[in-house]
Amino acid sequence: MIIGQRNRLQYIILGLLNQRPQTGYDLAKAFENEIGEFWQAQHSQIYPMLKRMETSGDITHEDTVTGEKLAKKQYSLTPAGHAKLVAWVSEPSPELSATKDEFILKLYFIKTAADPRLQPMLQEQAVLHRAQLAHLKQRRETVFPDQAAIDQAYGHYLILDHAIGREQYYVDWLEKFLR
Amino acid sequence: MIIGQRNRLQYIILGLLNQRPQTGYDLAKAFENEIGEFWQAQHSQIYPMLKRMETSGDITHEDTVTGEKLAKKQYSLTPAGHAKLVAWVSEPSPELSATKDEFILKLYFIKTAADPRLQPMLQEQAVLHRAQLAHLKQRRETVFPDQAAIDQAYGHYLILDHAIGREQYYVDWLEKFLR
DNA sequence: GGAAAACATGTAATTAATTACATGTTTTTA
DNA sequence: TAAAAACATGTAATTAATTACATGTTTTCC
Repeated sequence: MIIGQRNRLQYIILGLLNQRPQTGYDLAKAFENEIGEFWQAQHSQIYPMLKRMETSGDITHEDTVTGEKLAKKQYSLTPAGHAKLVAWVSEPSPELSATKDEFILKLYFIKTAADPRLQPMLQEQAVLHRAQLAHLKQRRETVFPDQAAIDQAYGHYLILDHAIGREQYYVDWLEKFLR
Repeated sequence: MIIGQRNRLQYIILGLLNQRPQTGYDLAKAFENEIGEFWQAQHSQIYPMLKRMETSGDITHEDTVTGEKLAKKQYSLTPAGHAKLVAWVSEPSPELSATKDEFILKLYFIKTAADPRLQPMLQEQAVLHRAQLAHLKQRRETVFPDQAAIDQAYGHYLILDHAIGREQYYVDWLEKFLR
């Protein structure tokens, strides 16, 4: 089983499983929550990837049961998988992040500051991004209530801090052009 | 020919062609330059899309020749295409932007502030993002030397301003954690 | 106790996107 | 004037990603 060098999803999964053994369902949740700001993947992409990664020897799973009969697969790293993760983290990351933002593209097609559509569009986005900012700040409060929590999951703290700052910038930028 | 509602590439192409008739090559350049910060598409995605859009009646093309025999296709909007563009811009944009950032993900897997890989990683990214910031600022200087230029392409100015602010935030954030 | 939400795992079909293949012209620059 | 870079257009193959299909269990809440 050959998994392409460029396939970044596998490395992210390796990183998640390195934190603790998890199920495909748990991983899907992580893509919705803590890392969803910087990478996205659906469960339909995750389950097949877990199979490929197990075949290629980077992870293994243990079958467990919740309650009477709900089957779960707890995946964890093999030594080979751990080595692959360490190598990936140490590699340079020369590619700048890629953003797809439909709203910003729409703005590109607004020709003048007097266009009557402009202010409502900015207003609508401000509502969305203020809500997202509030949500992220709330998460920081609950996940990192004290310094000990930060020290225990420093990387998680870093990216949440980055996401909050980025969202704050987005809101500030929108408000700069709102009147 | 049915083109899915969700296919955003077509709308972006419509917006670009609404500014002026352009070739597929010109569009590919736009995705590398002015709008590349917020959407990406290769020429191999653009040419087939232009065909589909022409078949569906949203654009047409005119064959022109440069020099002796270099054939070009200048695409432009039909009334139907223009209507589609206007409808798209007026629609709400309820989805927050999606970012994929491999570097930030790597940070997530750094467990402590003392990890020896952390500072070099931040340093490397700072080099990249400072360069990108300088590049964007340079572009603003050349593309928008005066207020008249801004007024003529306000949307373009808006998104370049947004890109610069975002990059500035990224650099500031990296420097906050650099020592 | 019943309904709804959350947990849990998969596959199938389709669409989106990248990388590679393929070819030729025109302009710029050394 | 030769080479390199930029202009110009496509297709093929592959990979990535989304949406839809499909099923069943456990927990929570009313």
